[in-house]
Formats: sequence, structure tokens, C-alpha cells
Amino acid sequence: MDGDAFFVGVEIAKNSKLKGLPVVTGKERGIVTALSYEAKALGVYRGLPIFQLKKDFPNIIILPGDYASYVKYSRDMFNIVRRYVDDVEEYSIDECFADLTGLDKPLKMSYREIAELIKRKVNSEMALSVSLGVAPTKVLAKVASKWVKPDGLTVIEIANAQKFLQQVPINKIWGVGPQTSKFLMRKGIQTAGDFAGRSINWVGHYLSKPYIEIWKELNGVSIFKINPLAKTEYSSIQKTRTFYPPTEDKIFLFSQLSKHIEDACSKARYYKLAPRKVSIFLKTQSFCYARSEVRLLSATNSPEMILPIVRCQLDKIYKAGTSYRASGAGLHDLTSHSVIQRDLFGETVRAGKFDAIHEQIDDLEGKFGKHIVHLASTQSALKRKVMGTDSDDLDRDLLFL
DNA sequence: TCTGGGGTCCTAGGACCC
DNA sequence: TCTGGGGTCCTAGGACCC
Repeated sequence: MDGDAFFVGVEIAKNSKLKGLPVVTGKERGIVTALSYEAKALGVYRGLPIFQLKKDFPNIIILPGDYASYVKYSRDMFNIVRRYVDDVEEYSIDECFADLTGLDKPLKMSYREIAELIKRKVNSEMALSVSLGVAPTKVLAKVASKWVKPDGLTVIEIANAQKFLQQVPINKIWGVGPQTSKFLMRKGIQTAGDFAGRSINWVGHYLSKPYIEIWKELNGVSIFKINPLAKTEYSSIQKTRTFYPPTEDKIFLFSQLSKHIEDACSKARYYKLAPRKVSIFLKTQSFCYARSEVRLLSATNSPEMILPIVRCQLDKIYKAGTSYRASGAGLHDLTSHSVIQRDLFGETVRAGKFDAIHEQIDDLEGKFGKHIVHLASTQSALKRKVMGTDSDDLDRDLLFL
């Protein structure tokens, strides 16, 4: 099940006067995040800057995103599915998979009828439009749910799957992106049917494991299971930012990374997680990435422990004379902070002292807001002024504190 | 339509171990 | 000193998803 233009759908459910009108959300971000089908028909697209939108489409209604409502509607929508089905996987805020296997008998309905019932309930109880796909595997169900949209219900049965897939372009398949589509087109494969019709040996020869799995799923063999467990743990946390204008300034870049690490560590502490690996990247103006990843001596979520390493990583990947448009940092291989193992060199003991400090800082931020206390090295990334003003020198001094 | 931010998974190749 | 076979861990990098 897949929400139709979900964020906008929720806005319409909240305010029925918006129904039938060209509506977008994303006012607060400055780009179009979601758009109604009426807006799409006019030529609006996701990612369009709001100022451009105002100029070219003066009559469109522009709303700020209301994430709290989207989360609530998402939960309500999934709970309707759970009335009829035990195994429901929340795949994203507007999409879920539900395992109907065997429910036709106790519910005394065909699978199509179960899907129709769920759809009707979501429509009538929530004033929300959704599209559903019913099929023997997740990949086929994804194809089906997108086949008729909005307000669609499509069933793909194993007997006519091959014929159905003959009309589906290969790049529309879940897990087959632009690169692989291009490769497959060169091999004469235009449709999902063409791909599913090749032998498994052919697929194994040219492609890797994920595509063998997709191939099986397209052929009706279920590989991707439905995972009904609520997602509680992250395996990585990252923070990235694009800045204007691009810069060669290494100190500025380090300050950005410092902020990323601080923010990511703060999120890790919130979830009581600590990384054993840290990565950073710089993105050039030509969208080339320079990246570095390092394993930590012991897991920690204190930026004070991580930043000296980040500084070395930056030295490694930074090239003088190159202009960068974005930077990012990631924490990986996250483990529960409570089971951190001590190391031989006193790192864990040092980190323990920072833990105590961060308890206080996190408390202060809870009371007074984000970044109320931050590292000196993060300072210049936080200030709102344009680069190149007088305060730069002060920031540079602070950086070495 | 050139290009934001947050994620997951997979593979290759080097270094090292027994 | 030279060497085979089996294995793990680490970093870099690619591809994809919402």
C-alpha cells in the first residue's frame, strides 16, 4: 500500500477545501517536497525551488510541511491494515507491506477483496487516497501498487506475471536504478519481462547478488520477507550539507564537519548508540566524492573523541585548489552505548569523562534549544553571516581552542 | 530537472592470520 | 626460505531507496 501524494493528501484530509486544487508542500524548505496531481498536471515537479514556483505558477497553493501530522496519519493508516493483517511492515512514512498469505480463508474473501476492503476503510475513515498492489512477492507488489495511481488497485497473479511485466519498463522496477537500467538497455533489455525472461545464469554472469534476488522476485519466488518489527535501531547516522557558494577554505570545511559530527553524536546519544566507525566526505563542484572511513579504537559518541580523527581524515582527502560544494560525516557500525568495551589505552576512561559532560549539555539543549552549547570548532558553521566578514578571524582563533 | 538529506546493502582488493 | 589453501578484518567505492 502506497499513499497518493501523501503529504499533500494529508493536507487535503485536514482541510477539504484544498480538494481538486493545485497544492504543494515544502514552503519551509524552499523546494517542492510533495505535490497534488493537479499541480503535477500543470508541470510542477519535486525539487522545484519555491521562488521559481511562485513566478511560473502564481495560483498554486504553497503549504509548509507539517511532519507531526504526517506521522500521525501514517500510523493511523497502518493501523487500519493491522485490523485485518498481523504481519505489516512499515517501509516508509507512506508505504507498507502486508502479508496476506492464508488470510483468504478466515476472512472468507479473496486477496483482491481484502485489499479492496482496506482501501475502502482508509478512504472513508481518513479521507485519504491510497494505491494498492497485490502479488506473490514484494517486488511484484511494488510494480502493482504503482501501476494504477492515484486510487488504484492492481493484482498480479503468478500465471500472468510474465505477460504483465512485458509492459513495464525495466527502470520502473524497485532496486533497478539508472545505472543498471542503462546497462540492461545496452544488452537489449527494455522491459521487466525481458529481464525476467533471461536465464538466472545470464543474470549471475553480468550482475551481482541484489539483481539475482530481484530476478527471482519477478519470477514469483519470494526472497524479500516482510519484516513486521518496528524499526528501532539505526546502523548508521549521517549529516550532510550543501553550501553556497562552493569553497576551498579548509578551515570552513573542518567547521562544517565539526558541526556534522556534533549533530550526529547528539542523535546517537539520544538513541543510546555509539559508532565504531566514522566517515567523512567532500563533494566537488563536479559532483565527485572524496571520502574516508576509519575504525575507532573503541566506540564513542563524544565528538571530542572523534574530531581529532576527522581532522586527519580531512588532511587525507582535501586537495588545495579544489572547490567543494558539500560536506558530510557519518557514524557507522553503531552499537548500544551501554555495552561499550574498555580498551587498553585509557580511551574509554577519557570518553567516560566526556559522557558526563554530554549528559549536562544534552540536558541544557533540552531546555534552551539546539546548539546552545557547542564546540569552538563548530562556531563558524553556525553563524548565519555570509563568509568573508570580520568575524572570520575570531572563528579561526576559536578553532584552535 | 541538474543535483537535497537521510538511509541500506554489496563487492573488490589489500593486509594479515593460521 | 619459499610456499599453498583457507579465512577474517578493514577501507574504498558503487548503487539504490524514500
